[in-house]
Amino acid sequence: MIIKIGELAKISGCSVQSIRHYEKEQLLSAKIRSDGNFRLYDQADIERLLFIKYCRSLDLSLAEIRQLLSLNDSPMSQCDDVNQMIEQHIEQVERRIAELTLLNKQLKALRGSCTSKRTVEHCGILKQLNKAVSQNN
Amino acid sequence: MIIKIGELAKISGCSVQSIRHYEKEQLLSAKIRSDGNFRLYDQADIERLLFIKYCRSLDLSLAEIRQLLSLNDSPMSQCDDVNQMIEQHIEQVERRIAELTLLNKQLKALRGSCTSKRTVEHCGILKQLNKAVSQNN
DNA sequence: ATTGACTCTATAGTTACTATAGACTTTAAA
DNA sequence: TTTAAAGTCTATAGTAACTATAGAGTCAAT
Repeated sequence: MIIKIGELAKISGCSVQSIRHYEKEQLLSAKIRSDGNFRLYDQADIERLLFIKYCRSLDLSLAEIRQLLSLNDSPMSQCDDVNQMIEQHIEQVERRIAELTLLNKQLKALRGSCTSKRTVEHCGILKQLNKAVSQNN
Repeated sequence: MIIKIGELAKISGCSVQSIRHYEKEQLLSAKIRSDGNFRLYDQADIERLLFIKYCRSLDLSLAEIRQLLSLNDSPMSQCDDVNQMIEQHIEQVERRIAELTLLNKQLKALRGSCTSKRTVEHCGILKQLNKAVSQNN
């Protein structure tokens, strides 16, 4: 079964532009083109794109996915590389979670500090922000 | 006390380019320039920049900060606007935390699935990824 | 007067796309 | 068979919040 880019977009749930973008980034290429220069894809391409999409849903960068795909393409390479990448990615995600959790606390502390219907002159949030600034200074 | 941009960068911990960027984005402007066209800042500018920096550390966007600053500058406006913005921001942060937490779980499940020293041919991580893809399909 | 440090503007690069313009191709109906 | 709509092509610009660079001008000290 051979399909064009619009069909592939529908099947995969990716946008047409994304697919062209992945091609530019060397993650996925239409090996053949139609007479009119339209990209043509087969089943293997569909699977490759779904793989890419799944990895993106894990927040892996295109560079990381490119690496995974090339490991996948050359079966003699070592697992260690894959492991190490995933490990680093986990650390990065955990750092980000910690940051956001702290952030959330601070924002919630702010939220309580301003009662409605007052003018900003006495706005608790702005007061708190300004206070935080002068303390950090 | 009047200082130039390099000094302001040192005091605030922002880069020189960031400060110029904030000016382009209308968050902070050097009201005066030297004869040689150098930006000159005073104490109020330092405080304004520290305010910006603190808000950035809360992950507020430059657009949101611009809004806060303009509320701060016009004391007759309503607190409600500030409250609403912070509220939305909290929601956004919480959504992101939830996403990342799920992500983290999935990554950790992956991590265990590949033992070292094997070739990628039998790499558990890649196997799992490919499996996930075919299931979602 | 000259050197080195600093500053200026303007531009390109980062990431993973989205959106647009203008031209060409394909498919379906009239 | 013509024509119109829908799809596709490339290339370019925009998004966010910067960072990095080039090339030119300014300032302070020697």
